[in-house]
Amino acid sequence: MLLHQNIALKNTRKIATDFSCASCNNHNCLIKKNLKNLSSATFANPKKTLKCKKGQQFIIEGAPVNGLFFILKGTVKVFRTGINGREQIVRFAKEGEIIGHRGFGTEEYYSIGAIALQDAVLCYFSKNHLQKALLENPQFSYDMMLFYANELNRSESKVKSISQMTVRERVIDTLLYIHRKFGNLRDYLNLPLSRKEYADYAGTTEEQVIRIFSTLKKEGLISAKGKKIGIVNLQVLKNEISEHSYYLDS
DNA sequence: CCATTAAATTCAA
DNA sequence: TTGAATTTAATGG
Repeated sequence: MLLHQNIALKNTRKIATDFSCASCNNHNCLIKKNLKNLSSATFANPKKTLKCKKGQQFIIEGAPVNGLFFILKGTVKVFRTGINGREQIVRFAKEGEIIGHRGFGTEEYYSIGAIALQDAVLCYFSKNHLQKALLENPQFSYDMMLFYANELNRSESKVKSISQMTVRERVIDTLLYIHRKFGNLRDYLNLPLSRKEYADYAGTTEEQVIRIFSTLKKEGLISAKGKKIGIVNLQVLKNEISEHSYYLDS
């Protein structure tokens, strides 16, 4: 297993030297999806790709915005730091998603930070360049708009969930969110997160998450082995928060 | 919230 | 591959 990962990593490092959009096979990416419509002149090669090691922060809160990131590979957490230094995780993002999009347009500085949860490869497009592409291509603009609409929707429902749900419900909600977004990898959620990260997303403390996890474990609803969390009884968990009727896909 | 212990990961030899 | 070092989880005050 570990060996397997190492080999896979080495291979990608060696092979994936060509990060051009043309050879990218990430069809979740809006750029890739619309590449055939984008004039090659515009999208010749203005993007930069950068590799980002696990735990590395590539967007710093308050830094000036010059462009947007697309995730080519890996997962990323996006957060905002509160007054007391508390981290509020806004969302988890995976391949094909856009990071830093709120800074697009009029904003001058990032209001969020982003760090890689695993080794990641990011594509960076300058603001000017994207603007040009958006103006030229309605389909691309439309897809971007859908993305913005979804994000807004999700963030609005998150406000509700944080203000109205109990801690236990928020933790369950977080688990379900991770589950539907990242799925399972052999009985465990396909995204290793620390309890603190669950807490930061659910708006609680690490201890609360740990305690709720262990009671859920006792109730036979989840299983936990270190960072690996497994959902045993999805239906019961869904039922517990179903009365809140926030069950959005994203 | 902090301190302690148990458990799990990482790292290097 | 192993074990020592470090990080993370879990529990109780």
